[in-house]
Amino acid sequence: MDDLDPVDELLRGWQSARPDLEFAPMALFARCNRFVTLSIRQLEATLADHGLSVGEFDVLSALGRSGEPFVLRPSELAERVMVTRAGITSRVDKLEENGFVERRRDPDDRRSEPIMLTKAGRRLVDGALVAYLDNQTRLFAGLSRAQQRQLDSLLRRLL
Amino acid sequence: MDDLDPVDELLRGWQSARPDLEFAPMALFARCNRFVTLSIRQLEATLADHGLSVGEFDVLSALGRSGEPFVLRPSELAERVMVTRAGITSRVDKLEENGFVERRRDPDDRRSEPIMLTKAGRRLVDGALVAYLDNQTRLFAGLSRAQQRQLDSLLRRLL
DNA sequence: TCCAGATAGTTCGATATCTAACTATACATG
DNA sequence: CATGTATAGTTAGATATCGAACTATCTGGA
Repeated sequence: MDDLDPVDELLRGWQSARPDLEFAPMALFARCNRFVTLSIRQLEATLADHGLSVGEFDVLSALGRSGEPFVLRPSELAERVMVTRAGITSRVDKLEENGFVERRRDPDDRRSEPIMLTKAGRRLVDGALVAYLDNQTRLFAGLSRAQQRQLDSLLRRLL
Repeated sequence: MDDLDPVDELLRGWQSARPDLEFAPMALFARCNRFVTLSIRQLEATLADHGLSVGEFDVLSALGRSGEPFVLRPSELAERVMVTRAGITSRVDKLEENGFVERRRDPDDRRSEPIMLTKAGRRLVDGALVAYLDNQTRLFAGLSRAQQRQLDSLLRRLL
């Protein structure tokens, strides 16, 4: 019963330091944050087995789920991956060097440089994808299907 | 009904690209991640009004809730803030330059350099704290008290 | 007492990302 | 149709953080 996790300690600390304020929402967010941060660390380890960082996987994954012909513009990638365009430039630089994507040309707009997933890139995401999904499934293994749906609906409301 | 948010699009994309796999947990995590990422961006803006980054606030906040005498060792800070000790060194360097914390000496262990919150530091966290809490409260404003507790209990189970 | 290994913290080099400035191209309006 | 403005992407410089190596100090046996 006195099984206080780090977030409970945070809460307890503040409550006794500032009993005049309400810290429940802060603790709730801390828990979200903690869950995501720890999960990402696991994910990093999982993807490292496939020679990928989370950032690289995110890009390849966005391309992979875009369907034939597996092409997206940098600005589309930036939006989907929640990173600035400059960030996409550097991720794509590296992925291109390694042969996982190619910069193409858009005949209709010469400013644009659509990014295409190569065969090698496709193989790589496909391989990493299964490990990634396994990992995500494990993350939520402590929750029943119903609870997972509940969590999803709460988050959907928040966003 | 066809009100698909970015995570729904992610889900739909993968489901049609790989109908043989189960993507629900991946989408659920994506929602968590998205919520936290967007929230942190808001928080950055809120804290910037007080001249603080989230990282700096995290350190000051850990000290602030530790109660009298507002002292923690770098390794304790590192654990609570979920950053490496090297990261703490550099945050503390900056906070010390600005006069918000002081490095003390531990008479019982000369390896240790306890970090103490100064008066100015205390004033700063106290000021930023209210804005921070308001922000956190707003984040969850879309949920009833009961739903917030529900979310908390689900997350607690995950951690 | 002395030394081998553990521990506290910092330094260093590498990496990822951001913002702002820049280049090239497209478009819309007078 | 000329030109001013918007847009696509890259580059450059700054910052934050990490891991690994390093320094100083402590501690538990032989």
